[in-house]
Amino acid sequence: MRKPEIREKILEFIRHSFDERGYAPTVRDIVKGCNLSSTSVAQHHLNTLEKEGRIHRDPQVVRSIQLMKKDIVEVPLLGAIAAGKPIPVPSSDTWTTPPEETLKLTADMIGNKSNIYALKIKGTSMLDALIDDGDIVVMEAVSTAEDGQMVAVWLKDEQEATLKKIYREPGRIRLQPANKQMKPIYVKPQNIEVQGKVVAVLRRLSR
Amino acid sequence: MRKPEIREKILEFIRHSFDERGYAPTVRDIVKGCNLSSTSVAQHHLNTLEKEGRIHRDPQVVRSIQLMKKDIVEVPLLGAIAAGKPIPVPSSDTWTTPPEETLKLTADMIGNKSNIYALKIKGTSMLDALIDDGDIVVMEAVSTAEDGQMVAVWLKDEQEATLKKIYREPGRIRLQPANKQMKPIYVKPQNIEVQGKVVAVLRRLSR
DNA sequence: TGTTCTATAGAACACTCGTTAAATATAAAT
DNA sequence: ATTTATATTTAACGAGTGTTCTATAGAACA
Repeated sequence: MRKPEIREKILEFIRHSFDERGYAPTVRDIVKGCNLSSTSVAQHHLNTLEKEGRIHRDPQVVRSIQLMKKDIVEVPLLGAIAAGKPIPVPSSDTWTTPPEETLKLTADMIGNKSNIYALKIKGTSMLDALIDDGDIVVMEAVSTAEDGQMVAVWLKDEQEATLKKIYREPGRIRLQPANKQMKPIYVKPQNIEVQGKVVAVLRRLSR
Repeated sequence: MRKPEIREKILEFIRHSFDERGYAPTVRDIVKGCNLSSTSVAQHHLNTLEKEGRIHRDPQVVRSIQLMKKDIVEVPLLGAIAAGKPIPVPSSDTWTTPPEETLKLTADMIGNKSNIYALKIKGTSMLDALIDDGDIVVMEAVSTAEDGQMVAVWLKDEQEATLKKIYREPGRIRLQPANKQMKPIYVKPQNIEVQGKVVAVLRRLSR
């Protein structure tokens, strides 16, 4: 008899415990809070939850339950971006090598996306996207995008990277600047390469 | 004999414990980690730290130490901003009334400032500040600002709010748009009213 | 000088904790 | 029907926990 509902209830109770009290519940707290009949029941479900990777516990340690979902995510902060050069895309070892610069973001800013990284913009080549020198652009590393989304594209002929809203039109692609006062440019489909979606833009002032 | 150093060491150890293990240490963990000679010593310093408001503990509860410094701050998210109207400044009850919309930010984004609030921009009247429709501006509610800082000012004569860098010049004040391609405007000192400093700008896309 | 406040020291108490074991119950699979 | 995997029940052990008590020591202060 699979019983996922009771484990969801336990997870919910653990979350509630962190919210209300600031720390994890004990096994016996869970017994009371979820109307279980015995510590063994709780123990059993906690072991299952740990096997499923939903929680982590340190053996023998009181109140050591940790939920695996995070409120703060650290994303790699890649180097400068310059006019006439492709936007840096993280390589496979960029995701693993830790001693790089990172940026802390609240999880609700990026939803539950993965492959997120950030770029620090140098120079004013992105002014038409309302992005200033020093701004930080949060990107999702994807190679496809839906119409209307703000994407980073590499223009092969022009050897230039740019941030625009993308619209597919018959025989051509329209790239629309975020600043609506500026006119769109049109390119041939084979001339562009989508390097990522823009998830957010961040400007820090008054430091 | 005041001994603040040892308490700083204890606080540092607690922080370290949260970072490394994800939960608070026990009294005896602290004894070992800070080379104390007895649980009573740790107990005494923990009681003092709690009196000072630096930590909080629930009596009799294992691993219930909580640091009072927060990693995530919730700031009130005030309503729209429109051309020709002053930028909303939170009133005293805005700070206390909780059931409003809030925005979660990482603490390192705003430093250790207080009186922080956020504005959701409606319309494109702030384009010269590289701020688009839908952007969120994080503000610090102050009435004075240093030269070069990005501030929200209310132009009395024009009955208009705007975001500019402020520079005091002899007999006049220069308001410089963030977009350097645009020209500054000059106003009389008695014509402007500083409503706050811009701490950060935030643009969320691809939702 | 004596008093007061803070810090340190060692020991002990009462209690809660995570864990385990053995037996049983229930559901799914073959 | 038999086997297998999952779920529940009851009970208990031993280790670790926050707390308290008493005693000592030094510094600040009047």
